[in-house]
Amino acid sequence: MKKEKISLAIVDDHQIVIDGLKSLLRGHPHFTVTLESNHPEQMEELLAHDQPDILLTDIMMPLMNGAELAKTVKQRFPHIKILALSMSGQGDLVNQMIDDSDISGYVLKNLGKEELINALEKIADGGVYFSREVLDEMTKASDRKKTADEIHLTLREIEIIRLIEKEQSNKQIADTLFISERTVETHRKNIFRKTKTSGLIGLIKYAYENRLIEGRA
Amino acid sequence: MKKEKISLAIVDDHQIVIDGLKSLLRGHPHFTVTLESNHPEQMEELLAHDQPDILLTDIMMPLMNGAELAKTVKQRFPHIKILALSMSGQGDLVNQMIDDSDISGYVLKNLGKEELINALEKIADGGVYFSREVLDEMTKASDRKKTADEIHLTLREIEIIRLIEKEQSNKQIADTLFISERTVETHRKNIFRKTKTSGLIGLIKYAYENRLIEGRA
DNA sequence: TAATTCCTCTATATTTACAGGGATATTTTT
DNA sequence: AAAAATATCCCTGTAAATATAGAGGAATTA
Repeated sequence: MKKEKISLAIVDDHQIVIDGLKSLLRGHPHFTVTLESNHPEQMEELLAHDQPDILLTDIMMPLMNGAELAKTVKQRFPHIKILALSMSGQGDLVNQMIDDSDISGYVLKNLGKEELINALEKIADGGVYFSREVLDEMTKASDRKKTADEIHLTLREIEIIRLIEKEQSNKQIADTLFISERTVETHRKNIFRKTKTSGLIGLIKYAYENRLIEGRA
Repeated sequence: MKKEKISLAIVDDHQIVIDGLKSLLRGHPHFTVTLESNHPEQMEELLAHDQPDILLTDIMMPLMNGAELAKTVKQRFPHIKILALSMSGQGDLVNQMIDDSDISGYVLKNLGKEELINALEKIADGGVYFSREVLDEMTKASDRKKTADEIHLTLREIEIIRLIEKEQSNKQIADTLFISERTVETHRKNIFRKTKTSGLIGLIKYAYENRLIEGRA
């Protein structure tokens, strides 16, 4: 632990959360909040002038999400450690951020003072901190990914699933992709086989559940 | 405006938000936070001993949501004014809470200090406060409801939609409901006409969006 | 009672989806 | 270079869905 205070930057579109975090950290001898913003883009600019030790960033934000911010920040300022804050803690997103942005930690917003301090101290020391719930979600997500990998839907097949979801008929899909209707049928057949679904509805549900389609659940 | 301080109770499963709100109110001469809890059920108990002037409650909480809390609180302690706090501000939910619980206001969590103080002062004076975004959502929601009312899906039709969603064919549905396959086809036809959808996928999406089916979005 | 809605049923024709089989060229991986 | 994966195409069927154009009885409501 260094003698100097550890400087923090906070990004969250909800000012309340920033105030809450500052309130949790108020009076603590090790930490000081030097930068804060409600807008990820603005924080990027602020970081050009002054770099904190740790960046705390929300994940779900309008315009630019926390994952994107983390990625660009890590590229431009690799020495800044990143702690992600989220409401839900979706496992796949966490894994993605670890890969893309080398984040140092991920906590949920229902954390208490002790956990926050604990996480920040570990990260400041060069360690990592992922909250219990997030770790659980991560294992679940990697399980899902494993079975998803075994299924091997090709890009073309996913493309076709998306068109099916857009209510296109086989003929329309064929026209859209400039391929024969027979080919579309073959892809469809393979999709049903791989996903172990039969019928449009089952397929659509599968697609939503496995996040092949942007939007819903 | 009264001389005495206006007492507030805060319920939110995220401690950070509570701290943030307290931080926003810190040092303000009119308001004081007398109760706080991360659990709606616990707040109900606390209210039995000490009733604040205004209850600030989150909407999206595990176990018991804010709408339920508001309802029971309003029944047992009608003099407590309620200000709902939410991330998103779904219009239909707001309307429902106004009807069920006679809430005095509804604001989003991305509100600033001024708006919060403003809302609380209006409510303390017996007025109401709904933030701009929430009002917009409310009008949208009532529009949706109006068109939804004009659509008039019959119980039988909804029943059939649910069976369709369970991946039953017309024949299976006919067997399940002890009616002719032709009848099922007629219902289907009427359903497509009423919902202005064509094709299974559009129908399923419609059903999810209009909450005809338990579960998803 | 009259009007309306709801549920039921009929019939025909056309289109689309689904299942099974097989085939070929290209790229990627090993 | 051989093996595997991918994308493309074709054929033959059956099953199912969709469009079209009705009609009658029961229950509810005005």
